[in-house]
Amino acid sequence: MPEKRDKNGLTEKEFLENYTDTIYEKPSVTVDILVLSVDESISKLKVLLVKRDEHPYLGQFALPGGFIKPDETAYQAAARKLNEDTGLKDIYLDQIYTFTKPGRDPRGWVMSIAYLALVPDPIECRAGAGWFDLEIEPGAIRIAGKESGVNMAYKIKDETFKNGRITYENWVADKVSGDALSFDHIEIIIESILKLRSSFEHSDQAFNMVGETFTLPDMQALYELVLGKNLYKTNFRAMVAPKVEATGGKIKSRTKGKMSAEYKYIEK
Amino acid sequence: MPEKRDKNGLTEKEFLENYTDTIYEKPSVTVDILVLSVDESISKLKVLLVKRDEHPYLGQFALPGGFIKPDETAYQAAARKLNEDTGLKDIYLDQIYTFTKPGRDPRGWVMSIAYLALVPDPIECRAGAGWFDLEIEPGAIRIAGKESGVNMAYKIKDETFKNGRITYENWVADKVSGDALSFDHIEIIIESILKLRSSFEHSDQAFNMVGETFTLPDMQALYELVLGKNLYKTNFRAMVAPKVEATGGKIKSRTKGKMSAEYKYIEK
DNA sequence: TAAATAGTGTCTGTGAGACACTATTGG
DNA sequence: CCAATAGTGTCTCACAGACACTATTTA
Repeated sequence: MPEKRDKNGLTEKEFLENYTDTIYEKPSVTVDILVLSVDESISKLKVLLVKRDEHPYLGQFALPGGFIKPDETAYQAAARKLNEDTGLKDIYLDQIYTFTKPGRDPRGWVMSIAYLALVPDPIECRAGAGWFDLEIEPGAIRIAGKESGVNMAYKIKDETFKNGRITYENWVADKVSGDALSFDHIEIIIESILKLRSSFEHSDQAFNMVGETFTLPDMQALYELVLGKNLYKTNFRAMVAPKVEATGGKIKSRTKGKMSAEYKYIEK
Repeated sequence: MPEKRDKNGLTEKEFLENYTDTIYEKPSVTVDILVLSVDESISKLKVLLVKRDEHPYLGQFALPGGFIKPDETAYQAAARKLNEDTGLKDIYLDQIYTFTKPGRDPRGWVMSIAYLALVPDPIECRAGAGWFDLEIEPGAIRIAGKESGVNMAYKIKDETFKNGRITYENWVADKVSGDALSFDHIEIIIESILKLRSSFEHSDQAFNMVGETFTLPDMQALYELVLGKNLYKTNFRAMVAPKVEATGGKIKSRTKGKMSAEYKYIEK
């Protein structure tokens, strides 16, 4: 097979040797990670935020994240950042969406690939990072930190977008408080929560948010917290039955004060 | 409120005026679009490919795509590219996944945001672009073009990835033919097909692949083609019933030679 | 001992899966 | 006229929704 030559008479090897990618303007690309956990009594979702020590949004809170390096995938960048901020490894990480709107970052043209991470406990993390209460209810999202005294509230409204013959439902957030998240990070949270809710019941993601063993009342509390609705005990137990196995022991639930059967996740 | 100053004593305005984003190396970012349609008799999926007239992969086929411009979103870039290649507007477009593996593009550090587009007919498109048969069966994907004589075949195997306590199932493609797609575009096709199949039944995406009116036998053929399995007539009709409305007319199905009731999509 | 929680039994409706059947029509 | 296709009826089964009930236990 004769070597192919392009309109300038170059072979592929010659082309690549002379290739320069500076003709097109290039964006910066970051990863941002929504790290979710639950509090001790499984009554509130927790989200990991970092306080920005640089402009822009100096002093405001933001999702952990950072620039991707040329020798790593976005996934690896997210895992690295998560490890740097929390010390956690081998965590459930899911690519959610890539945000590209011009103007979303005042520094210039910056895209962000958003990841969702689920971790078992709000463990101690590096200075400057902290866990915040995340409350999601119909029509509103609130993010509050006890120590920092920060209180962020967003009104959520459903908006409908038409595209050809397809109708999209989207949530749009409006700030209704003094404090606010940096950049478009509230949008990342909304997108991630919507995606999490739609897949949570039919996946095993929940088990990443508890320890090795757990009780069914605790597990149910977790599902109810993430899904934002109450479940019937019988139906819930029927649903998780094929995924779990009794260890034979009895432990105290995190939620309530009574002993109940200890279960563990069945790895498939 | 006194203006916040960072550790260099700069206000946000001063910081941004002096900000330069050239400290970090930046990737190029493209969009690639998997444009799917069906043939006249709804017996084969069709995919739009363009013949590359530049290195790398000169002369090979690739998904349509291109670099994102600084003043547009990735969605707008995908819609623009699709319009340039096919003339179509207001088309269903869905962000699938962002591919970031180092080395996926021999020109250097190039990420790609993949979009899926569903269009009603394999309409005439610009020179250099053409519609190919796309056959997906358990264990294999084949892409073939009559005029071009191109025949691409990939063996698909299931691979299992473990991540924490979560197990991922993924398809991995191995080329088993002389011809091949450019870059990692076979991976984009696989990801998109998987996502399409998982959402197709419970969304209204199918209606983007037919005209204003259609018959139920045709619609069922389309569902069977995309999902890759046969459906029971009764169950299928019960499922689409709330989404469609009889016009009262009778037209010929595209699939078979008998008249049947004409339906249209109910816009909600 | 009483209120609260763990755990089970079971009735219902819905929707998918699976066939069987009748009606219609194009060749 | 008959083979193929359009269209309908209905049985089953799995599963989620919804309560009711018993057993146990901690405060």
